[in-house]
Amino acid sequence: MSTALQQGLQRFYGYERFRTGQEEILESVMQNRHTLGVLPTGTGKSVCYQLPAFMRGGQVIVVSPLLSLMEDQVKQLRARGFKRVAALNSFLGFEEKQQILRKLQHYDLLYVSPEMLQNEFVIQRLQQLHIQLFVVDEAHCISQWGQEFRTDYLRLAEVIRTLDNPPVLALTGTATPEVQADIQHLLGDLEMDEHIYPMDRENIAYFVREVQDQQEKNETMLALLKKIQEPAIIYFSSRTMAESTAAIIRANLPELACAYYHGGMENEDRILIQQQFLAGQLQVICCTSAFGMGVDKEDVRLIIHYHLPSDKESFIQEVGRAGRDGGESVSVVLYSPGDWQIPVHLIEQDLPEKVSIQQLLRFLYQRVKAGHTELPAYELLIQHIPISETQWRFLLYQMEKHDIVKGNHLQYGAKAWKDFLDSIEKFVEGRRKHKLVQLQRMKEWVYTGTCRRQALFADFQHEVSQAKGRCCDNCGDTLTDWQASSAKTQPNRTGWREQLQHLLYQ
DNA sequence: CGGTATTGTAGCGCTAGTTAAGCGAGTACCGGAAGGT
Repeated sequence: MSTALQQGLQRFYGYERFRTGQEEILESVMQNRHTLGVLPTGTGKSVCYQLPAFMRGGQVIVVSPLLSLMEDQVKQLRARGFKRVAALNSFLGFEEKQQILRKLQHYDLLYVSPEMLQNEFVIQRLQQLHIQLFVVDEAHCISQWGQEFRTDYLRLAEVIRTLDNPPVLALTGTATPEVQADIQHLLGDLEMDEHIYPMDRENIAYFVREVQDQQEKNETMLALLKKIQEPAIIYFSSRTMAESTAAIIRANLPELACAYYHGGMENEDRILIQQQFLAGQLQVICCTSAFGMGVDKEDVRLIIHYHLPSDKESFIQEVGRAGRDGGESVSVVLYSPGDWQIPVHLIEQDLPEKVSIQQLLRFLYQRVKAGHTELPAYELLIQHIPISETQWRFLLYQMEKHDIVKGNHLQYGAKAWKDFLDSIEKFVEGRRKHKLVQLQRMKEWVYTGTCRRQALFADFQHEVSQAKGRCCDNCGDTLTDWQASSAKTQPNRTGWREQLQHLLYQ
């Protein structure tokens, strides 16, 4: 088995050896076992499903969270000569989509969004294929986004059943044991072979700086940025703050190329900024959590958290974007006492309030009574009930789960609705508590007096590796002499030209 | 003190014409594509 895999690796990628974990995961996949792979970030994950797609008969379906990730993959593969690859998403026009769907069996590898898998026709067509492997890429999204934000992730379990239970491969770079369990559970309680590799990095040092106000925060940030010539990412929980701080950096440190990035920007601008950062033309990115997935840059040296994420998992993920080349890197958290209000607010905002749920049910009941069993559009709903689109989708998923909604229609039953109201209120309360506990854990980490590396990973891994170089402020390390060591590695000045050319002409 | 606060996909698209609506188009498994010489 392993020689065949190695030959495949040589033939399709030109590599002699597998990277950590790849071979183990591939062997499990080739034996058609459900597999969970948690692999340190880098280029290695896609080999785990691309190789089976090239080597065996039948289709490989890859569920991917972002259009840009799908497009990148397809572009790269096509550039390397693999034509039997496609992405099925809203970039395509109706005709293009139909064309792909018509000739589905001509593709070995098909990328789709979880939302697309809710399209009945797409499912019908997929059912006619022989699916050799169903892949969920960036599988932590199931846990991180599934419950509230993108509920179609929770519907994947049903999709897998509808597709006659093909072998499933869930892949991610970071997943704590809790997230790992979540993934398996939410994919339909699958029994999976687990291949988990440690996610702590010995080359990242952790620092937390308490400041009194925003001005001090900015000063601290600018002082840190002054020390570097190499790429840095600064995370914010607010779009406007990301933008305004980018302006402050440009004004104070004109020698640094700095830009901002968040989900409210035009797609074109987002792609441009990300590519400029990857190509080394931008040193500092002020961004929200929108910046990250698909940002595969090796030499990021500094991650600053201007605001804090609402859980340790997100924090680990964001910090993990530094030092992928193994070079010494630094995470700095800046916090001032009031900062906790933001994540609390964001948590509250995701979940609907009791009153809103009651109002919604009353409104829907009146519609049913008037003979309208079909679901109202969100645009109509928002005129009567004050809920966000995210909250509406969350409730919609829950109503379907409780058989209050079937197809696009409301099913009324006095008892069923009453029971639903009770259970949904409990569920929402449970989610809220759970998220606040996660936030509390993050908070404890900030205030901890023990080794930050231990405190961050101890719950997640049996053994936390020793730091290579600096460890953390609680272990007595400082950043005063940091400039010297980081300046040793000269930035690669010619690199970006080649990279850009590669981007343009691939 | 008061403001402030994330994350993404899909939707049918085009046209004509300026604010609605009609039209064209299209997916059935079973096996070697399709473009370059």
